[in-house]
Amino acid sequence: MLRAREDAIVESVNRLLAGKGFELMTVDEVAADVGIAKASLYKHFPSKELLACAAMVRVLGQARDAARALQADPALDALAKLREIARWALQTQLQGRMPLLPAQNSSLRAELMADKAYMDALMGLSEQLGDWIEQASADGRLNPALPPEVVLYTLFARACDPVPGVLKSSGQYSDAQIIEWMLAQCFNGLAKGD
Amino acid sequence: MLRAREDAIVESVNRLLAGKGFELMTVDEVAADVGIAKASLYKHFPSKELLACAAMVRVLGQARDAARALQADPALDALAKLREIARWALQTQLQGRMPLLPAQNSSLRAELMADKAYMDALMGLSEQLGDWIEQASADGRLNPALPPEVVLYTLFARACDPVPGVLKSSGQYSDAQIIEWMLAQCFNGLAKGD
DNA sequence: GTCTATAAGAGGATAGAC
DNA sequence: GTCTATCCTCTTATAGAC
Repeated sequence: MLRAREDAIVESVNRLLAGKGFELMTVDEVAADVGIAKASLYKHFPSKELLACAAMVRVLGQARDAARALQADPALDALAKLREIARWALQTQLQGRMPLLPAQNSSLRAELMADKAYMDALMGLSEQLGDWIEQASADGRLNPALPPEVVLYTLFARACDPVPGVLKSSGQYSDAQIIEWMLAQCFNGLAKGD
Repeated sequence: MLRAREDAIVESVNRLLAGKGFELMTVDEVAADVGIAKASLYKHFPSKELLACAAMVRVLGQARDAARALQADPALDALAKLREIARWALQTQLQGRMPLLPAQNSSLRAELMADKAYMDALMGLSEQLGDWIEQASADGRLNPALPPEVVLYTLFARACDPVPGVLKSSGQYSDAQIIEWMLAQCFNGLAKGD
């Protein structure tokens, strides 16, 4: 009932955010997409920012679930787990299910930072990735020129990389092919490693 | 006179676009920043979209100039030239001089595509980079898993990578340090090449 | 070409009935 | 909680005097 409706709202927000980003998404659109009046929407979520926040919390939770599944897999070493989480992000983005937030909107950033659910989800995921980065580093599998922070942010940034979308829009390549290229670039670089 | 004023306008647009992106930049702000009335601004540029377009043409011209200077340098092979143009993009972004366009705004994209000056600048730069990519590939210096198109788009995407900005905002690192990390990740990858 | 003033409309948010 | 109707601000763009 209430939970189901709010899930439907966040699902719509998620898709619209993935398609056009925060500024270009309007609350009217969300209401129309869900099939309820705008005023009803505001009974569930008191502002556009908190609507976006709910979508972010949702996707971070999904990422966390994906990470937990990988963590339980003994066949993968730490570097492979990092690669698989990057694959998950790219896949989610290519399927139009990755909400895009502007890196720049300060009012939105402030509200996100103030939201406990968001910060908890972000921190939880960061810690899991941080553990894997530490482990992969100890295994000698990471580029020694890069500090852990750079590795972490680079992985997060795969969620909003514009390159997969540009390649997909050409219509020439399958999602699987695009993802392999992106992973090859991200982990092995543009240059030939000899 | 007219030329100087329009240069000042585009310079302002460029900085504001770099700071907040197309949607969050308002024409009122631009007018205030230049120090003229909004109506005067519209005498020079008939729409907000064409204002952004002028900023893009300007930065593409600067990139082209940077590329020409590199082309004339016999000390650099093709891969080194690609690396230097990526460095230029990262540097420009970190200095707040890289206008950010939303990948998603279709009305803006349509106007850009329809603008001859924009398309010429984009094509000219792409051709120069394409030549270097071909050459670097012939030299056996590029990752053989990646088609030229992926290499080209990856280089263009350095201009809007969010990672440098996040690293800079921490206040812990110099621009030069950040750029070296970004180039190491982009060209050599996150993983250790053995 | 520059200004002041204003039109025209989009979009976030709310009032109040049911 | 859902609706219809409305408010109000912000923003793009233009009218018209100088």
